[in-house]
Amino acid sequence: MVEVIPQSFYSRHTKIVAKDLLGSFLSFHTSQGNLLGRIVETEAYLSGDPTNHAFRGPTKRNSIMFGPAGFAYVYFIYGSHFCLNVVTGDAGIGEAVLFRAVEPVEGLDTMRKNRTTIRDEDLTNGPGKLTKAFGIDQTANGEKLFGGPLRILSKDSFPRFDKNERIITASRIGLREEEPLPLRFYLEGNPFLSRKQNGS
DNA sequence: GGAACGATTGAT
DNA sequence: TCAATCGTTCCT
Repeated sequence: MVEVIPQSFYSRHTKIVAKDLLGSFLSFHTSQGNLLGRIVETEAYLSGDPTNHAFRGPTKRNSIMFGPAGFAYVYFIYGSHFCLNVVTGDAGIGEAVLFRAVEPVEGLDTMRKNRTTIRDEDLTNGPGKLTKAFGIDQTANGEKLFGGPLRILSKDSFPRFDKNERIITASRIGLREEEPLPLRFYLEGNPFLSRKQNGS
């Protein structure tokens, strides 16, 4: 049965949340219809990590990250793209999970309309691509993900998907870090991952 | 006020 | 492999 993941889910260790989110569903009720995608790739951003937007303390952009868990942190990057995160852990520490890829499930017509790509495999296989396909922008920043137009549904919500897929751990993408950390997680072999994968 | 840069993407 | 593109952050 369809159930929304409760806020308490997100106020656990960020790495655990990032893994547990794999296989759950991103749902967005819009004027364009209902959009649904299965989460297949995430990354964790922890406190003390220089690549974390929250590393240098609260700013206008990252302030949502220092609030309670379960809310959306959306930022604009490279002058072109929006990236969607969910705030995790205890309030005040500034941790989050980035949604890097989803598998399109419902509302593909709308997603195709929102994106200019030929292959369905390319609709939502990147953090900027999935927000574009779903029509998620800055207005979602600070919105709760545990009961609103934008929400996360449990793995049990759509039983036709395999719930026993192997989770691969790998280094994160697009960062300049001296020592790459194993903080990216994805479902092994899924066709909708963001790029060629190298984890184990 | 100015400059450097980025949790990306799409084209070459 | 590389340019596009602009808001955020940090320095002066």
